[in-house]
Amino acid sequence: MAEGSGHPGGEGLLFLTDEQIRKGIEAMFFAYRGFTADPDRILADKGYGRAHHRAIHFINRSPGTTVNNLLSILGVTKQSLNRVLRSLIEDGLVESRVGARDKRERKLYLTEVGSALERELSTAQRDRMRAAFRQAGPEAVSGFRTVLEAMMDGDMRRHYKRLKENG
Amino acid sequence: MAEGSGHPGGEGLLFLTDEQIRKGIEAMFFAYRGFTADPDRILADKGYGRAHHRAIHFINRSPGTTVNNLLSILGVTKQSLNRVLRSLIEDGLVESRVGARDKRERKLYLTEVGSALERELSTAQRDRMRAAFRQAGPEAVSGFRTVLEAMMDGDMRRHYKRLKENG
DNA sequence: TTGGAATGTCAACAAGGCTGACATAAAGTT
DNA sequence: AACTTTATGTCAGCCTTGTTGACATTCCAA
Repeated sequence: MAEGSGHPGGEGLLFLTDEQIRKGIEAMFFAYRGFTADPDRILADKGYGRAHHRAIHFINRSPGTTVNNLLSILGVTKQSLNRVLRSLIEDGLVESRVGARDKRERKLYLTEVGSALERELSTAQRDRMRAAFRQAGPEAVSGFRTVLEAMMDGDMRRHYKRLKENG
Repeated sequence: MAEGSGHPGGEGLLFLTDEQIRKGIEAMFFAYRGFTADPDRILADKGYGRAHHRAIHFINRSPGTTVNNLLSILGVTKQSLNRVLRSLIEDGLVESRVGARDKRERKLYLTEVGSALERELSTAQRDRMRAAFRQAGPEAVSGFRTVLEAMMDGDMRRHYKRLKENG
């Protein structure tokens, strides 16, 4: 008996049909748009993009982090990140200090101005997330995080868990 | 007593602390990368990008859909979508037929070749989603979808629900 | 001390968003 | 019939953000 995709065992596996999976895929697509919509609007006003938000978020999260570390979290090339960092540094939102131990490293910190933008962005994003969480309830939130974690690539899951613990 | 953000009532609202919300935000970020990783690899090999995937997905989902309808689902400009559609039509993955009732409309369909790519892409993406669902279990999946739906913008939620029902 | 590895910067290119202007055909309205 | 609106396509040009290649600096180990 070939158990073709879309034809679950018959017990309680209805959530694994192709149709259910497809709904999950589309939910992910539409929800991600909502997830980024508010910060995107704020950033556009100031001439920044989503990449700047990501950099600001993770620098705020781990002050003094190196470019290399940020690179592996963001999963982009160093050249791409560098462009973003350069503009943030020029505009006085991020400070780059030469590493004390290893002078090749640049330690990254948000300035007061950078912190202010970070708060503005994360407030907008958190408000939406909080509303969604409140509406969905604690059990749904737990399931939400469980599924997302299972969906991550190994590398990303490591970063996620490290941040989660150090939080 | 000001009840600052991050200081919930004290009962069962622990899931609404800033820290919990932040975890949700980071989970969303890392998971979306995993979500797109497999199709991205396949597309890159063939000289296409994520935009082509989105078009292919929704044309497959609603064969005969019009350009205008696709525009409102994808939330991009017609110039941007047109660039993508033009290459898909030139390459013989999508067919554009003049509307029968309203001859201004172009009805979009996947060709056999387009369908084959669609299956290749959705198989990869579904496999990952299915693995995540299986690992997380049915209750988590239900919570996952509940939270995502609450996170969507109104317009997107309408599209999502319409597709969900017509599925 | 010297050569390789690690770290970061600069330059140039491509994908895929965007706006604005304009063309065409069909449909709807007066 | 004349006019307006709608649906679509196209050209030109801009921006962000990804890419690769070349290069400078610094560290470390042979």
